[in-house]
Parts: sequence; structure tokens; C-alpha cells
Amino acid sequence: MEVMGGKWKSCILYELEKGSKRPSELHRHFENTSPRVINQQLKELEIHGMIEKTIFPELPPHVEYSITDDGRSLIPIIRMLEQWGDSFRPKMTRILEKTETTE
Amino acid sequence: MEVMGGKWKSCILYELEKGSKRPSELHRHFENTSPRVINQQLKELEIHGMIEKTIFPELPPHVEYSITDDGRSLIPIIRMLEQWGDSFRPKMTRILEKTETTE
DNA sequence: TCATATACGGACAAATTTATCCCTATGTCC
DNA sequence: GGACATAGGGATAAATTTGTCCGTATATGA
Repeated sequence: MEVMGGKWKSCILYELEKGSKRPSELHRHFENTSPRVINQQLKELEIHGMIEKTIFPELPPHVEYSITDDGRSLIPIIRMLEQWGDSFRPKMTRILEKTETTE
Repeated sequence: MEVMGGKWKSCILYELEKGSKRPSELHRHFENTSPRVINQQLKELEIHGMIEKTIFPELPPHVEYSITDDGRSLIPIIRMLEQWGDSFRPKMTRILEKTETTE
């Protein structure tokens, strides 16, 4: 949970599993989240070896993040969670309706 | 993640999947965690319909928590996470050694 | 009467996570 | 020069989660 539990980590892994991406692409993809926050999640994923950072020594700077084999080994779990969430969402919606009532 | 991501939730589901238990049994099982915290997690799991609470109208009070079908549907995911964690733990240990260095 | 057991929860503190604000630096185009 | 793009991070605030302390109530047994 420490490795994949961050608020955006599973989403980032999910995106990178489809192909390597530059930071700016990821920032555009998560438009409702500040770049800073995504960078933090990327850094932790990198420290844990779930993703890899490649720096192309060019100007302007060019960086790419790609998923590693260890990161890819989390994808089946992420998909299971996704499917479970999809199937449970209707019930969850009803639960939230009961709880939040106006408030 | 909101449903099963709590610090003790997957552990509680794991225990209840083995059989219904009384709150005091669970408190004894998680001896390093205060009963209050376990109660909070139980309450949330109950609200989300992952566990069920049965009150026996006796004195002294007798309560039992049991896992529901929805809760049971999370068990395969919890097991996958457990297996992934077991297999990744050696690498994780090395990563933590590098990071924490004395500090 | 006092200690134990059952089960629960309010008020608060501590810790952790997430988010915002603003700054660095370099280069291109108008 | 000014606007934009690239990639990044320090300082700090806000929000959430986790944990502690102490209280409720009832009943049993020493």
C-alpha cells in the first residue's frame, strides 16, 4: 500500500503502462492536479523502482518516464481494483447519498 | 481505495474472512493499536457494507462482526496485494536502507 | 467498595498526505 | 524585452488520517 497507495500513483502507473510519457504530458493529462503534486508522486514511484526516468541531454530539456517490470507487476492489481470499484460504484453512490444528505 | 485503503481495514477483513469475531477479540488481535482506532475502522467498513454487526440483546453486551459478500469480494484483491508485498519486500528493505541511512 | 469485563464515543493531539504559491534556469519566437 | 515552453523544488498551508486520553453505562466476582 505504501508503494501504490498514493492518491495519483495507480493512475500514473496506468498511464505509463500504455507508453512512456514526458512530465508535461502527464501534467496535461492530470489537469486538475498541480504539476508539483504529480512530480512528488513520480519521485516516490521512481525511488521505489516502479518507474524509470530518462534524461535526454538536449535543449530544451527532455525527460521521459517509463514503467519498469516491477511497476508493470502492479498493473493486474490496479485493474482488479478498477473492476471492483466499477462494480461497487452504484452501491457506493447510494451510501454517499445517505451519508451526505444536504450537509 | 476509499473502501479498503484504511490502515487496518484489509487486516480486519482478512481476520473476519476466517470467521466472525467479537470486538474484544479483534482488539486483542491488534494489540498494538488502540481499541478506539479499530472501532473507527469497523464503523467505516460497516457503513460501506463490507462487514455486518450483530447485536445479541444480552447482558453483558455481546456483539459480533462478520464479513459480508461485498467484503468477501475484496479478499482476492487483498491476497494479491499480500503476495505482491511479500515478493517485493526484499527490494523494499534495500530501498529503505538507502533512504534512511542513520538519519 | 474496587477491579474486571462487556461495548462505545467525544474532544483533542500528532502525524502524514495533499495542495498552493512562487521561485530557479535555459532556450525559442515575435 | 516579453510571452511561452521545457523541468524542477523550497516554504508553507490545508486537509485528512491516525492515535491518545478519558468519559459513558451495565454487570460479575473478590
